[in-house]
Amino acid sequence: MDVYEHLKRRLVSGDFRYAEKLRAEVLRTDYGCSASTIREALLRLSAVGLVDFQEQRGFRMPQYSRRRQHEVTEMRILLEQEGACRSIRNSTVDWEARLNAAHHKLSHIEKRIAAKGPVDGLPDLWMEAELEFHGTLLSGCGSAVLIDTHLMIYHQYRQIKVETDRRFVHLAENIREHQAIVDAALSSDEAKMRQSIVQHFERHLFTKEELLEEDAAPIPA
Amino acid sequence: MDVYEHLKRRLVSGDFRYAEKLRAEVLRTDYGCSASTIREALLRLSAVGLVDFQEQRGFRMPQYSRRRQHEVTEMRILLEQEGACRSIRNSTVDWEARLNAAHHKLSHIEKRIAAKGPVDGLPDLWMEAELEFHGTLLSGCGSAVLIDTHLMIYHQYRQIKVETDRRFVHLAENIREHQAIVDAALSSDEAKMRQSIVQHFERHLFTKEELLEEDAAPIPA
DNA sequence: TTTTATTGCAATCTCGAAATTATGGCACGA
DNA sequence: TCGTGCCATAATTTCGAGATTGCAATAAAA
Repeated sequence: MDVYEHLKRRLVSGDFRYAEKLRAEVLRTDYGCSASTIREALLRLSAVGLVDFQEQRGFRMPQYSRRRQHEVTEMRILLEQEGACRSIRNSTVDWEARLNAAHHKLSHIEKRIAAKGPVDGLPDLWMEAELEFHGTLLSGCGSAVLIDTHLMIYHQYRQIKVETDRRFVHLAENIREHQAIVDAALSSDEAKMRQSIVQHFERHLFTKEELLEEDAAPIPA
Repeated sequence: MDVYEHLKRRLVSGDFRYAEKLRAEVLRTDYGCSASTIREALLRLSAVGLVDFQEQRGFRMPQYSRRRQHEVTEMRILLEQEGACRSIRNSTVDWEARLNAAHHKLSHIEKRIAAKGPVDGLPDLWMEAELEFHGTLLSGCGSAVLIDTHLMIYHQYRQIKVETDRRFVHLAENIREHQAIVDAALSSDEAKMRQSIVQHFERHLFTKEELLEEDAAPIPA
């Protein structure tokens, strides 16, 4: 079993609470291996921002903060706008087809959740389909560096937003917004694409006042 | 001694040749520690893109490629444009002062190199001052995530361009371009800032033909 | 009561050896 | 000559113990 990949999955799936301590000696019981192997995976995860690491003080799930959510969301907007617009510029029929397919799968799952609620393995399927959709959006941009950087930020975003996303509070809006992104892609309209991406994310940004409020007194969720 | 920081420094300073194998058992002799400690540092460095890591095949200095240089340069343009323009929007007198100071230090070193050549510890001083200048440019942007992401890409860029940068082939242009960036900052001109940043980097981009040429037959330097 | 020291325990980090896996040379057969 | 399989060697990865450091509870002092 690949400890690194599995721990990464758990870190972005809400298996750990914010700021929870991650002890290698404890986690080793979940996997049949030594603490050093866990430590190795945690070190790598800390380098990509999914784990907080302090020398001589061990590993932690990152603390939640409005500011961080705001900044990571801004970064997603920047990277996805850039990647999607480049994909449009290189537009191939293959890319349009794959984006359509990814969107079809995603909206199918979202509609089932809208009907039945987040039962069965639907949340996990949704997470996978959502990543595939946004990944496909950038897949035609022609830059592996942009794709890798986006993937890193995407996982950080997912980690911050697990709790709310898993409750699917904005499901209806999400469906509309994903549709708008696909429309922009199929009509090769860069301005509309930029706008659709902002609209998809702006609800997760905070106002200056909300951020300052947090600086005065830390906010739990 | 901090193995991680020191190895990072060596990786972006041309101490290793492109694609050179990095054996923990060998490197341990440079530092007075065990191979595991080296391995730990290399794993973390691989997570931020400064070391190539393949399971069961060890660590390597990354291979040089035109495409990668092109993509990392594009990413620096994107991130520095965004960061610098945000700094302008938040513009404080403190930021302008610090940018001026960083530029003064940098241009002083560049002029000494122009006169005497890359002697003494001048290249190391230049590397430090160049990072400080570009770091200061983004320091007023208000986003730690943007700053961290830029820093990661900056080091990747440095690693790719060490060999040519250490020969200071474009010194005169660099001095002019840095000045243009400072001018744009002091006049709070976002359009001019975006333009100055592109001009600072475009020489390190490749044409489509040059990139396709490489795909056909790998290019050494 | 508040602050500062001390001490024992638990967590973290380092290490070298053992186990696992890749690599290159050589023999063999096509 | 070229390809294939096997073996010896070298490299990588895992492991648990020992050394180091942080943490919290208690005691001492102000």
